[in-house]
Amino acid sequence: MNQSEAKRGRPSKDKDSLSAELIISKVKFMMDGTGKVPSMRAISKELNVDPMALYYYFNNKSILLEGVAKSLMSEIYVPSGKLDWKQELKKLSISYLAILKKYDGLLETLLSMSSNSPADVFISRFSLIVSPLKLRNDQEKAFLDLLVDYLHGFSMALACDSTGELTPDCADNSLDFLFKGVRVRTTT
Amino acid sequence: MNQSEAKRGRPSKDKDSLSAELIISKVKFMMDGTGKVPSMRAISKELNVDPMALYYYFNNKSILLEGVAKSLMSEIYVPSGKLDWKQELKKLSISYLAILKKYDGLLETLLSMSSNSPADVFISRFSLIVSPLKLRNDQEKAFLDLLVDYLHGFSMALACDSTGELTPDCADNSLDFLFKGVRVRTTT
DNA sequence: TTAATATATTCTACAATGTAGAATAAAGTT
DNA sequence: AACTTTATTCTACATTGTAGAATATATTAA
Repeated sequence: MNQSEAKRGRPSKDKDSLSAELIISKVKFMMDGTGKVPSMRAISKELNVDPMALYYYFNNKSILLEGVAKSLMSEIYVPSGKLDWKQELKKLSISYLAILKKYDGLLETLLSMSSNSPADVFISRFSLIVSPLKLRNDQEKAFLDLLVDYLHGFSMALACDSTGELTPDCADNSLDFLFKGVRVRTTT
Repeated sequence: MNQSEAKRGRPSKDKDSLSAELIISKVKFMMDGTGKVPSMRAISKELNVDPMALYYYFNNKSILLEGVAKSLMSEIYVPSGKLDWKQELKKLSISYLAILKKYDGLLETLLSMSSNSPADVFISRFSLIVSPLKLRNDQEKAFLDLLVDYLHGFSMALACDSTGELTPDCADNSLDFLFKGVRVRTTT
């Protein structure tokens, strides 16, 4: 709350009071367009609440941001199982890129998370899609790392690009190039 | 300078006085180990100078950091021309990664630079190495983007990794996987 | 030589950031 | 009714980048 116009102490019961979910959804709303993470003060202002109120729900800012990141997992493409692996992988990658573009301020948060991150969801869906290829374990791992790190790198490039020339579909060619090179182990 | 123990105004002529180069090399020295960018105050303290003195040489911090980034170009591998393209590209990539690891706080600076960045040097050396492959233009571009963005993504993962499990040579497998997939156009 | 100007520095100060710590008031429990 | 827990606001601090003004030396012009 602002200049001494707000009551201190626990507020009287209210249906739509503050909550972790409300905070997270407000942050996502505020990131829309810019993709940048707002300051704690800016968030609290949008919620008509004192900055420190946020700390009741999240111990610190990076935990709040991890909460936001976790909430994005549902936006990742779920393989249909009906398309061939290249198409599925393309769809998976594009959906992941779309998230990274929309919330690029979360990239570091994402990479720093030890588990339950969108990256983990991506990884498990990748494995699902790619399993029919019967790649050797180390080959699948190499493929996965290459793809994931490429996507992170690309979205960083997107975020840093001030010219506006770079768009998400610039990734298309590189993805095709990558997929084309994958040697499918023909079943013996 | 610190608590009012320093003379104001232009200092009397001195051989080893402040300069853009001195500032840049001090920043590089300070980044050694952590890879993190120091604050302007921290830099100025190391140089026994007032923070604002730095602004005489660089209009703002990000221009200073661009200066640091530019100075790193010389550390990028120069193709010998004696190895095959895979080995050359591997060496080029590894040297680039080593820089990114050592100075990971500069990643954003690097990606935001419009020209004369180490990334540009990387690109031109890539072209040199890869030209014998006679790839189609769009294919070479796709390859390059894939590689560069992968390297940026990987070094971001390195920087964010708190477990310490991730090391630069984890990139080896992915690079091999990538190179193996490249279809060389056999000369007609 | 002296006056004017350019150069290189320090000092003070401000706005923005994350957040620790204490005060406070309503809700829930005994 | 007293005590405890919960959810909030307020105050305050350290850190950041850097604008603006004061100042002292170096260089150039008169």
